[in-house]
Amino acid sequence: MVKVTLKDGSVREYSEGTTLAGVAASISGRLGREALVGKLDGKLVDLSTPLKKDASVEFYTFDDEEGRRVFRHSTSHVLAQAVQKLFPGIRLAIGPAIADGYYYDFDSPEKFTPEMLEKIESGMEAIIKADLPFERMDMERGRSLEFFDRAGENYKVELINDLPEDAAISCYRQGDFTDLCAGPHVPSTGRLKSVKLTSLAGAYWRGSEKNKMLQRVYGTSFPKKSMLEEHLARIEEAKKRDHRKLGAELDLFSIQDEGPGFPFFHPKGMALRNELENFWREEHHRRGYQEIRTPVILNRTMWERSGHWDHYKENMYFTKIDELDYAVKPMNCPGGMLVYKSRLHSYRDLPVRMGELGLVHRHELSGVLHGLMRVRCFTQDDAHIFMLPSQAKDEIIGVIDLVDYFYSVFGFKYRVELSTRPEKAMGSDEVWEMATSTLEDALQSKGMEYKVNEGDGAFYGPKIDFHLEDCLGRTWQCGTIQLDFQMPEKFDLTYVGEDGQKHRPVMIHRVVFGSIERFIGILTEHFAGAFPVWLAPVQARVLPITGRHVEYAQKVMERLDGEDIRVELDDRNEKVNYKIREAQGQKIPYMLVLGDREAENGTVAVRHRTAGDIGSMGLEEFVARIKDEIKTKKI
RNA sequence: GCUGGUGUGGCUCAGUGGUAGAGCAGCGCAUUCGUAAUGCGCAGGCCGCCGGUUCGAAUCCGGCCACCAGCUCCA
Repeated sequence: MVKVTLKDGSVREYSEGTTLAGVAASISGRLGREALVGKLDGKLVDLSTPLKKDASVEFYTFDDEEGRRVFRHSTSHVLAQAVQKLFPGIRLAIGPAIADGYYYDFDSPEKFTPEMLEKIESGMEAIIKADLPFERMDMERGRSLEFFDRAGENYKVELINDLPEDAAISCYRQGDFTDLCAGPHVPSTGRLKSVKLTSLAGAYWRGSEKNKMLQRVYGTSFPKKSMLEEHLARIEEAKKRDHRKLGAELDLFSIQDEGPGFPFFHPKGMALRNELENFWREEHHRRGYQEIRTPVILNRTMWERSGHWDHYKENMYFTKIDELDYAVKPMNCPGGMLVYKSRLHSYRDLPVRMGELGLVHRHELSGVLHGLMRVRCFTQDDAHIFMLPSQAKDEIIGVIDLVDYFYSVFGFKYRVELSTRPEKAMGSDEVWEMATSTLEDALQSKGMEYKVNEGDGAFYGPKIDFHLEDCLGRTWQCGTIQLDFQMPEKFDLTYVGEDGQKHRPVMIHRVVFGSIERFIGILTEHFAGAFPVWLAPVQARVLPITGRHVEYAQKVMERLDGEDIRVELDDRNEKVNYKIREAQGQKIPYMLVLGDREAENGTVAVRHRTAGDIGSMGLEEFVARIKDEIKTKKI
């Protein structure tokens, strides 16, 4: 007999050789049916694994992240099996589970089409119906190489060759299909129930554009059909929040064929944008920042000096003025350097915090453009902090606090990443080491959780990035803090120290919104276009019931306008229902319905876009209410 | 940039070789109405662009452009 310790701490005895599936079934009938995979002494394993000694055991179902991943990964094997059956000779690359599903990459001379996906899906359903068990086979390295080589699976051979010498190699077989795989898997294909192939895309082998492009099939799967349907409905719902769609519907901005990646801001988009910038200026002023503005075009010499000419050329736009080379700025920092350099600085002045809402242009590949999220010109809410090396940590913490405060005002959750030295970088390893550990130190003293992205830093320094989510859960980098020892060197920046000698300051580059454009995209999707009152392009719309109420409506509008409330009057010859419907569609926070009663008493009947009719109140009472919401930036 | 898909009035979409359609929006007229669509009428389209095939092209072929999804890359 062996002793098994379960998740709740209880201990049960089983005869040696009992499988985990048996253990699950003995705990409860439901767990026996729903368990997908087990954890034996901390390691995820198949349910078919037998008990050999005393152990701790846990089980995972589709309700757990681990269970879902195994479930989707197993589905990807079924996808590969269906594809190989339909198109013999296609070679397999990799097929992992991803956030909401899985994919499999194939190398095939034949191009997949959407019609083929349907056939593949039917093939998968047949395999699921056959309820084939997933069988694990541990293989000796040489044998596995021989096996996949004989099958012509050159990608699998490459994968095996790249595994460390002592790595255990395993394959999984279901029916007549065998794939290289570490596992674990669900017990049999019948568990997979409801599958759907969602899209088709190209993907480079091992993610490098130097390699061959393979065909990637994306899909998802669920243990119940109703769950799949819910999932698809959720995606449809999320698409309604897409900032590109809402941007057009709410008339915030447009991107036209005449300028791919160069957005046009319309009056309503500008109202929102100006609020963000006002907020930004107020907060930065409060925190000791000064504001500057630097030119969009500067000459070649300067870009050579900054390192951009060498390290950033592919992303820059160029022009000639009087036969000389100039570049359009892709970053604001060099301009900031020149401003710092324009006069002497004493150590007493440091830190100097210099902000700039700077318009930068970057050449992005056509395929990556995405509404306001990824554009070719955008405004960074930039700032450069010049300081003594000893001030670095506190300044970084100050920026972390600033970012956290800003995002909390909008109700955003964010993720933090730390990016380290890239391949193409300026400066010595020691300096990079020091900069990176300073950033890490600051993060740790704030007790922040973060992920490390090796090699993702800027060419002049490591960075802390803040990521926000869009409507489909894709994340976008917004805020960033970069510590830079290179630029001050390149530009020979100095300050006069206590000793009367010149010393080298260090600097921070940082943005909070990141790009105002991207931030507006994220905001739009986050609020589904129903912006908080302080940001709403139109804060109230006045709706006279009939023509005879227009005069009073005008008076109400003027009163609100006098308080700098963004207000519109809908004096069209339409029924109130129609006007309300339209104002709701525009997601205007407050609608003021005005008829005989209101005109007579000097009141307004207030309708809120989510709460609905909230009754009549005096005009002044309404003014006080909306002004308070604006002032407190109520979400 | 790469792979696949899409491109028809302001918007959403029909239209598979033979005279370009609908709904919504817009405009006009009537209606003067109390919390999510009043009725009638009128306008509006080099069918993304260029070229080819054909007696004839929105429709078939080629090239280009833009957009969508993904890859690579980044705020």
